[in-house]
Amino acid sequence: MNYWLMKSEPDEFSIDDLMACPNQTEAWHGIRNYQARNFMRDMMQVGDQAFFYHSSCKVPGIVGIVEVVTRPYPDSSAFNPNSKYFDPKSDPAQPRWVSVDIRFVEKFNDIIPLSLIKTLPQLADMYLVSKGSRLSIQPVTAEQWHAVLMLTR
DNA sequence: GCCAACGTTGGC
DNA sequence: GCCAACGTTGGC
Repeated sequence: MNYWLMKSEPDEFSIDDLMACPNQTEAWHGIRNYQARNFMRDMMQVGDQAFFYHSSCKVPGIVGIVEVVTRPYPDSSAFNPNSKYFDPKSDPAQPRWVSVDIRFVEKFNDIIPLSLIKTLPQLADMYLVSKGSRLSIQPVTAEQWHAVLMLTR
């Protein structure tokens, strides 16, 4: 059982969009970074939990919790020329990119802003606040997970 | 919109 | 394998 942080631009796919999905579950498409893919492909397990993070928006921050509900499987959007995630170099016989399905667990009453996280000593080691951090899927330690949850309770 | 920090590509 | 050029991410 691992903890993660997964970024999404709310203009593209917000936690409210996830809540509105059938079974409040959706495929996590479009990971096109090898390090993020490797985390997903090699480390993610059914039952893992992740913070849902809104990026590239007015108030970036953690907005809730989701759960991984499938094993990794080939990301079909890589084979779809009409998808913005199309990758002509991904061979269907040997898929380069993977997806998992995630299910909504909880939406926090208030967003936990990145600006707040940056001020907290107990979260100073989060990958999210490390210099040059760009990964859209990041591991979170149990200590960090619980420290964040403390802010919501 | 700016730009720092990364990641990827491709010539050599 | 090096590295310059280019592309992307994402906070501000």
